[in-house]
Amino acid sequence: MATLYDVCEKTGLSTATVSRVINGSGLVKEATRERVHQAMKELNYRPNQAARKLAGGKTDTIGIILPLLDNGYYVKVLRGIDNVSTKEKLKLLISFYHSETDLLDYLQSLCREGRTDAIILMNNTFFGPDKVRELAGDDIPIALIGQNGINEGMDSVLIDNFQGAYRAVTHLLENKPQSLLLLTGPKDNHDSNKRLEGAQQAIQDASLEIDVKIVTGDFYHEGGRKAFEEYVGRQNALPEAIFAFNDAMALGVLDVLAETEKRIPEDIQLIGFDNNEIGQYIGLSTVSFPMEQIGETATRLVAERIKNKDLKPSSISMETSLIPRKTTR
Amino acid sequence: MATLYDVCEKTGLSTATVSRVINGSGLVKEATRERVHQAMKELNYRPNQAARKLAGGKTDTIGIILPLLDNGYYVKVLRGIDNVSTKEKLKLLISFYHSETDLLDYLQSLCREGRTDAIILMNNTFFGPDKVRELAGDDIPIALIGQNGINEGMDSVLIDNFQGAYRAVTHLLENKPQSLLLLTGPKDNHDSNKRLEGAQQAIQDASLEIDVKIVTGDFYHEGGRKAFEEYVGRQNALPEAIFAFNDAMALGVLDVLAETEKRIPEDIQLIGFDNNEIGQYIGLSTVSFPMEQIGETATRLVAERIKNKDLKPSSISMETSLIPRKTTR
DNA sequence: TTATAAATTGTAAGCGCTTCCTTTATGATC
DNA sequence: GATCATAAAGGAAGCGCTTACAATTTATAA
Repeated sequence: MATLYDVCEKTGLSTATVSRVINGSGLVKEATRERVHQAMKELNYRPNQAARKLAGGKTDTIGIILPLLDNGYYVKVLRGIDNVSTKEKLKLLISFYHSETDLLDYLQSLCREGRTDAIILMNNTFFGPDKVRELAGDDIPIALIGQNGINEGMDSVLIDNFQGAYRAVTHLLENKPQSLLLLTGPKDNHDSNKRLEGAQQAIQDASLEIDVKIVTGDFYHEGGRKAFEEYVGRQNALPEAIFAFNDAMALGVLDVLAETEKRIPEDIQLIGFDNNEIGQYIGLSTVSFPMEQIGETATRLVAERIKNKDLKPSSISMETSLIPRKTTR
Repeated sequence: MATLYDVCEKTGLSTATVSRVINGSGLVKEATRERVHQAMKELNYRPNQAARKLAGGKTDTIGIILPLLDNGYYVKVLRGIDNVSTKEKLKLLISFYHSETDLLDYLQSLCREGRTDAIILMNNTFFGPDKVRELAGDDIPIALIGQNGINEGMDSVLIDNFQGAYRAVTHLLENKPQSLLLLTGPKDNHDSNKRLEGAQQAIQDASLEIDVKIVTGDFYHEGGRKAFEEYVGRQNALPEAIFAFNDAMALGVLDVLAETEKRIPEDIQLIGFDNNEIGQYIGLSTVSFPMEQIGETATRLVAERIKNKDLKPSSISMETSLIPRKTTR
């Protein structure tokens, strides 16, 4: 494969000059620049990335670490990341983590092996900010998406779970239902807990006489169905309004409701969270957050930081929006 | 950040020896190996990837080039790729292409910049095998998934569209409908054409008196709906059996059928192709191909090839399976 | 013991670039 | 036409590794 030297030979120039035109450094005569470009094209030459990096250059690559793509959610974020990385001519080195061990390994390997110029870490629930910094070393900027987003010294993009849940519940309470069920995610889940806070605040602010029950789910369809089924079995009554903390569980609730003679939304209102594809299809009311924008923002953040290491890290919170559809009034 | 020299200094060994233990070359005394490992751990040392590559090593990275993740299909393939790349300790450099220009650029950049040890190229409909080889150069193995899979000299994983369509139609014809509609993909689409061949073969083999119509769709929900709607308008009659060449279009057909008093599957049978998430949810009969396995297979292929450049390229065809659900009898 | 093979470690070149520091070419000024 | 600033190009070191090849140590056998 052609190297810089081949280009030098072909043009009779030195490596310094050729390198300058590759990097667009400007201190080259126009005619020379063209001569070099011509030679590069003829040789089908592309600069070797490893050599560039080693000689003190950049990798033009950002590392993305995210959980396994088990729902459309991450795909959308990825699309956002792709949108801006394409513009910025950045390559994507993507690692999907399945466990804490994986995450640790990926973080170290992306950060300390000189593979990337920056990292976007998504939904890390395993390590605190200090640990992340320690693992990553200090040479490489990191942007966080979601979860552990609250921390100094790192860029982060957060989802406003509180506000989203607040809106969902407020919407549900507009018709003054007598009873409300909150179907949460796992107990130690950060998103879930924030949503719970938002929901509770909305209930309080509505100052209604209402019977609120909380049932713990697991963010999965099946789990949501079971949790709701059991709840209904125990209570022997259906709530008039249900806020499932994500759409997957809302779908589970719907399964149970389908075996009932209750009408939706006339008798029972249901809202989810996530705006997933199936919910969209069947007309589930939900709360959506701008996944694609989140990816874009995070990528923009690191792209800026690569260009200017001294920039102050910033924390950006993304607003959610209510999407009322057929399962609420 | 710690370098090899730091490890040398700490252990009093030469770079050669330390490098040997890093690469597990075996010709090092056990005690020495441990000493080195210890030092590496203490220094939190990781070998610089660029330097390794430059010195003649591997990148431990494979490049993945695939269309924008606009459906669950690619995500599953990606999961398969992840499954085996994780095992093989390979990193993933992923590029999503939006156009022919993108694809060309990604191919060149992944292949000629020394960023990866191998490439997996998915659903390339733009370049023929020769062009791909030319763009990639000869130093790097490429595996193809789908579409242009038929070519010598490159590993490829193909989907047996013919057989899948054959099965779908055969299933549809079991109840001897009087009329059958084939809702195809775009006219120049390889997958679609193969499916059409399979469908036609199945019709022929069934040797029934049947009225077969072909309508061209675009593989999208909306497009499928429209194409079907127009067809129905023209014909002023509904076919008794419909094979939509993918699930998205089948969903579109379903939309139209919903405004009709016909019962499914009693009056009209419908089958799709893809086994997508929504179809799964609503009980659409379909043909599924093992996406995850396809990704795994392709990755295994390139992983083997990296280890042994002389292996003969192989072309593997993956079978589809019929998934009868509620929209067929 | 001593020669000889095998195991272990070291030396140094070089992978393909970038960049600092010089050198040389080109103009501008008086 | 000589002087000096500026633009353009070249020389060479060095980034952090791997790997021939060479040197040394250790084990084995006669």
